[in-house]
Amino acid sequence: MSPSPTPAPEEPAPARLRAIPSRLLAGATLVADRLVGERLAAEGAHKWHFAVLLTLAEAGPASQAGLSRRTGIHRSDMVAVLNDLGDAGCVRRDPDPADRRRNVITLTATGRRRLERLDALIREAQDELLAPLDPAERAELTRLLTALADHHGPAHPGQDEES
Amino acid sequence: MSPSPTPAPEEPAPARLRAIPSRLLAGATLVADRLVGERLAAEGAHKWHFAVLLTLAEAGPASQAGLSRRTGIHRSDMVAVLNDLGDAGCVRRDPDPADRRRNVITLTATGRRRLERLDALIREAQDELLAPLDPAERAELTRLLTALADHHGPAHPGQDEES
DNA sequence: CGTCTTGCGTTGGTGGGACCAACAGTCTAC
DNA sequence: GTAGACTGTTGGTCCCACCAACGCAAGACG
Repeated sequence: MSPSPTPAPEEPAPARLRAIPSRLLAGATLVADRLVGERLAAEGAHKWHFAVLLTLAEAGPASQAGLSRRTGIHRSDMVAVLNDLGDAGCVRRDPDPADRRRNVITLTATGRRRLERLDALIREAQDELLAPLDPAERAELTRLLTALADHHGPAHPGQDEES
Repeated sequence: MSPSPTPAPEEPAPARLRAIPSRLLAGATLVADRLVGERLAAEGAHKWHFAVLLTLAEAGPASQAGLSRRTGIHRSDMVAVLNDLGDAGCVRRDPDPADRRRNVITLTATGRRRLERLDALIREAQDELLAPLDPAERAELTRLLTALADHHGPAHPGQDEES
């Protein structure tokens, strides 16, 4: 038997374990979140800040609850995010004259610039994440994941859903 | 304009947000972990229990550190898992006569039966997770995710790595 | 032999993320 | 006008991955 040149004992995960989709997903998500998180943290930002800024840019001004539904960020967590963005001047938070319960969140010019910066970082992170995949494979992966997302509705749990 | 039969205002996430791979991954992982977690919890089990049992079945007896490396479960978390499995009689934990630092973990007949049961649940969960995908798509998704896993080594962070 | 480094199992703790419960204020529909 | 639903906010829970440090044992090397 050819003596393996690698002196490494190498304790790999069993094949059957490595082939489980939910495990693969978890692993990939861990890497992805790290990649994204590190880059955004270097800029003093968070996943959520980016999501909110992008949503405002794409869908226009909205209430906090509206933003919460569109981004998937929980109502209660949204507060801190908007505090940060407000303090940084990326966003204005005005009481809605038409409905005094709500705040109207509006993207400022500063916010738009910040979004551009963060967007570059996000794209950079995606690129590193998907490095081993060619463009066609990246598109296919995105397609398959989108199919999963569409099938299992935006939120299965008891999250505030209509009747 | 055809009055949409759905009276819903429907506040969807912006397209650009929905197309970000790291976000899609996170969403899918959330669903997957829920699906798996619920099923295993109904049996009083955990993700980790399954991973350890399967690893023992595939790779034979091992030390706790060995199991930790193969499963990706942290050394410190492994303790509780093995306590559970030991208490349930799924596993024996004997001091290694050849190296008194280690424990040799061995799968029992009970453990093997439990593994079969949990394996069925896991497969069930994967099936529900991948419901919207046909067999070819499932294989492709697994392949792409495996490519990601292989590229970004088993563990990027400062986890116990050789020099 | 002694020292020094490395690995092992174990304990307790940290930080982040998703989520829930409850509340006061406000709107909407009956 | 009263009941029910929605909004923003606070404070807390639970789970997960991870770290720090310890006591002990083994291997390497003078």
